[in-house]
Amino acid sequence: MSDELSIGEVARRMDLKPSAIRFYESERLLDPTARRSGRRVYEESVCDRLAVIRLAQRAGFSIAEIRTLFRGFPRGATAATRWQSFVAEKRCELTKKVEELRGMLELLDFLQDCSCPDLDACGAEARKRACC
Amino acid sequence: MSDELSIGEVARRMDLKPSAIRFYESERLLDPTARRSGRRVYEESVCDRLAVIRLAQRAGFSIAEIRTLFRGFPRGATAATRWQSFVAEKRCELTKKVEELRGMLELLDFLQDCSCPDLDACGAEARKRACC
DNA sequence: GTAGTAGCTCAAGTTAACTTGAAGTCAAGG
DNA sequence: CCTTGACTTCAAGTTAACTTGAGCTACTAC
Repeated sequence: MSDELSIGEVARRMDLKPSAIRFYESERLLDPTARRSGRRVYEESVCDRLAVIRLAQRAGFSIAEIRTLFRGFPRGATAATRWQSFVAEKRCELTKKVEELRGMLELLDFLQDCSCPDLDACGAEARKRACC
Repeated sequence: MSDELSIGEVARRMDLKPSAIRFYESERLLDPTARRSGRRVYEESVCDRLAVIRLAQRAGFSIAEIRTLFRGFPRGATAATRWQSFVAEKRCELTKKVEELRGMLELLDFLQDCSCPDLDACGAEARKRACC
């Protein structure tokens, strides 16, 4: 009943390849991993971390940004402030992105309702919807 | 008052580089362009097309998918059906993506409210929010 | 006529986020 | 003892979406 997981087991659980996990470690998204006779051994908690990484990626964060998310900014007088403004900025980006997706969804709804074979067949009307 | 635009002018208006426009043409997202003494001349309408391309890209469509969007599937008995199911599938993907973005937004809201220096400082609570 | 600016093509380079391959290690099972 | 399978490192390859560079053309201005 040891709660130690091999890299393969973690990969299986999270539906990742081991190489991706090693890559995240090399990018310092994961803390340096404990080893047993050379092999990485993980605690279950690494799965939570990997889940956050996945979520952040799907939300459009780059590896570098996720590193910031986890490791924060260098400590210093204004560290908290910079952290806050990073989050605020990302929040803003995400909000904008959600709106863009809504726009595209509307366009797709339109396309699905009319039964044109393609976008050009719909002509100016679809474009108008897409552009505003 | 000619409504003919050079590639540079289109690029300037749409905030793109000329190379991107040539690339889209080579990928058949734009119809083969009229030439005058070797140079591409565009009508204003190309800007609409480029706007749709940008929107679709931001919504996560690949170049290949956008080509499908514009050019449709090969004509044939089931063309309309395949088109419909392509749009339906993409619609579904987009809806899912919007939900993911919402999840990340919630996480960021949480992070912004608590004033931790980083995600790990927030610990299990933030992760819990991120993972469900 | 010549300098400058913008365009042309085609091949090669760029970046992110991984993946793949080669060459080697380690513990367990037969 | 020897094979098997999962692991290790490190370098190089992959894909998408462009960009950049080289070498050339064509109009405009002086």
